[in-house]
Formats: sequence, C-alpha cells, structure tokens
Amino acid sequence: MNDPVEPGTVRPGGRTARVRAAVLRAAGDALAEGGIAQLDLADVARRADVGKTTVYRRWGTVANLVTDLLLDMAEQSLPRADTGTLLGDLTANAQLVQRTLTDQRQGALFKAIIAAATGDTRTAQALRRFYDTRINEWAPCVEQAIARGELPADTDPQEVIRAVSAPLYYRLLVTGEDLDNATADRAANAAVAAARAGTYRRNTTNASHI
Amino acid sequence: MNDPVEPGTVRPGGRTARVRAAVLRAAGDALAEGGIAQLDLADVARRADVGKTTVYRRWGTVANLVTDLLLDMAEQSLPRADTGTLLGDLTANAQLVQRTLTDQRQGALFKAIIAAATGDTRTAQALRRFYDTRINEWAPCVEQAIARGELPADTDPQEVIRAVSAPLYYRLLVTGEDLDNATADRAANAAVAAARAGTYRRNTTNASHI
DNA sequence: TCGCTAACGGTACTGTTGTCCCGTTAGTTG
DNA sequence: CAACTAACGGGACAACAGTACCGTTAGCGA
Repeated sequence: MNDPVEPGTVRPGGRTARVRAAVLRAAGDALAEGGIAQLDLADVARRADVGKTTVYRRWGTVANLVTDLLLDMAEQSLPRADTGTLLGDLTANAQLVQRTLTDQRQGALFKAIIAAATGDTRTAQALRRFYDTRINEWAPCVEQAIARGELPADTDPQEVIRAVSAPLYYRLLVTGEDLDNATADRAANAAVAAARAGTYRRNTTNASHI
Repeated sequence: MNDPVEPGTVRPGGRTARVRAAVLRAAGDALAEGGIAQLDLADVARRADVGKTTVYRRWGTVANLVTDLLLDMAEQSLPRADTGTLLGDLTANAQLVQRTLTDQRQGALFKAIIAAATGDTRTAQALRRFYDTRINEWAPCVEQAIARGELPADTDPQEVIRAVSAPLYYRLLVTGEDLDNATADRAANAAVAAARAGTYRRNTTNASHI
C-alpha cells in the first residue's frame, strides 16, 4: 500500500551524497569515453568504487542514471554576455556553445546524452528542461535588442537563441563537420539576419520580403 | 594469410539478397519501435525469420547493421523542387524534411540512426555520406538563385541547404518541440534571410551590417 | 552519545546476449 | 542439370549483465 520511498531521499546527506557524486562522475566519464551503447551499470559501479548493488538499487536503468546526470548538470549555470549589441551577445553565445561541444569530454558527453534522450521519454524531458534553463538565461539578450529597437517588438526571444544553437548541434550530431570559430560566427550572423527580417515574430504569418 | 572474404560478397544474389532485405526491414522496424537501446541482433533475426547465427555472422554488431541500413536508405533518392524562387524551393525542402521527421516510423528511425552514429565512427561516416547525397541533390536550387541574382555569387549552396535542415533536426533531437508546418516555413525563411545577408559567402569573413 | 534504520556492499544465482560447431540448403559455373 | 561450395540454420555452450538475499556501515534524531 505505502509505496517504498526511493532510496537516497530520506538520508540524502553524507555517504549517500558522496556515492551519488562518485557515480555521476563515473557515469559521465564512461559516457564520454564510450557513448551510451557501451554504458552498463556494473562498469559504472566499478569505476566509482561503489557496490554494484547500490547502483542497480538507486538508478536501476541506464536511462534513469543519465536523467539524474542531467539534473545534476542543470545545477551549474553559465552567465550570459552583455556586449551592448545583439550580434555581440549572440556571437558570445555561439562561441560558448562551440567551445563546449568541441571540448573532448564535454562534446562526447553531450552527444551521448542526446542519444540517450532519443530512446527514453523521461530522459528527453530532463534534456528539454536542461535546455529551457540555458535558453532562458540568454533570452534577455534578445529582449534588450528589442528594447534598443534592433528587432521587431513581437520577436520571440527564445526562438532566436535556439536559432543560434541549431546549426552547431546539427553539425555535431548529423553532418559531423568541423565546429570552428567561423562556424560559430556564422551561426550568430544567421540568427541576427533572420531575426531582423522578422522570421521569429510571434503573431504574424511570416511574410518574406527583400 | 588470405583474409576470409566478408560473407555475402561472393554470392550476393538470390537467397543472400532476400535475407539482407528481410533483416534490414526488420532492423528498421525494431529501431522505429524501440530505438537503438532496445535493438539486439537476436530479436532482429526473429523478426526477419532468419537464423540468429546468420545475423551475427554477416553483421556482428548493432553498429554494422545500422551502417548497412544507411547504405540501403541512401539508394532511394527524392527529387528536388523547382518553383522558380529560392524561398519556394527551400520551403518545399523544409516541408519535405518536416513531413519525414514527423512521420511515425521515419521520425523514430532517423532519431535512432543518428543516436547510433553518435557512438560509432563508421556509422557516423555512413550518415555523413547519406546527408551529403541529399544535400547535393538540393544544392542546385541555391545555384539557380545565385544565377538569378537572388544571392551573392560566392554563396556556399550546401551551407544554405544545411541551414534549412538544422533547426528541424535541432527540434527533433534536442528541444523536442512540435515540428509543424509553421516551423518548416520559418526554417526556410530564416535560411533565405541569412543567405541574402551574405552569411553563407565563401571567401569573406562575415561582415554584419544593417 | 546512543539507538534506530536508511543506505551500502559482498556473494550466490539467474536469464539473456553473443559464440562455436557442424549439418543442410541453394546460388553459381561449366 | 550436376558438382562445388557459399551462405544459411539449429542447438549446445560461455560470459556477463542484472537480481535476490542478507549482513554491515553510518546518517540522523533524541
């Protein structure tokens, strides 16, 4: 009748917290090295120097583990830029994303996590929440640009920020081309050009024009 | 010394071909239903009504099977549009991609394949080749637009086509938002606006301007 | 600082994935 | 159409991921 409480929720401090940290760290390492395909919980337990049973009891499946890892990653947030122009801010954003995805460990980790989200609904939700947070942190750049008169008033800020990331993730996941600085700059430039043309306005059907 | 020839290469006709077709079809079904995580070769063999041993001998790993599936998918090609304007052509392209990714089976299949490519180099190469083909089929739309004077002469056609797909795949894989017609139209509009602004020019460092 | 019990960890067990071996079926060549 | 052998298929086997059980450690409240 009374459902057994999730392990780790009643005494979340001390050892429990240490175990979680060690396991999440090990899971990140394993994911970065071999991707989801090669991830198994027994291996994570070995890497984390933790009992196999513990990992199976607290997380149970690869999907749950990755979901928890995402929750953990969502905690750390990176501050947005404020350069005074939309192009400056979006370029800063694009370069931040580019550096992250280019980084040996981080890039592989993101790839693996996105792949994992592909096959599990709850992981996909966690991934969405993660990016919602990130995108909302940067949305003020666009709002300021609107206030400055750089963009139409009914521009959707989040959509502009997403437009910056899209080509970078597309390269990372689909075409596999090099992710260099030029790519990042192009992504920012494209987003600005499209936003100025009114592509991301909320209420109108998009009118194309010269 | 003489390396044993890959099975299926000496007598590719008749039964061998039938087995390959059945296995690839079953693999596609399984991928569309459960994603890579749930794909195992024994199950594919069962679905295809083929000996388990055969699948393990000819493909051996999930990655190899997905790679072969991609090669098979690359065979079928879809003709590009020719509406007379860049925006018309790119909108047609965006809607084609949108319909494909929205389709129950196809969408899940693409997700799964991209996830698989995440963890295996050879699969990633096959995926890249697949999209190179697709993109090159549509590049003439941009070349015509250049010839018409709609775009700067040194615009990179492939980059424009990729710019159309990027936001659609980004939604599919990362943010998980709805992929509707409006999204497709917006993707095409954004690509046109950015291309007109000179974002995809080859030789210049991008100059941003009003 | 003491006691209660949440949470951990070792070990024995089970089920399933993937391998090996060898007999059978059916392309392919002359 | 007959011989040769590539490729398939079944069943027995091995390795390891995941489960169950139970004793041990240590967080937390009084």
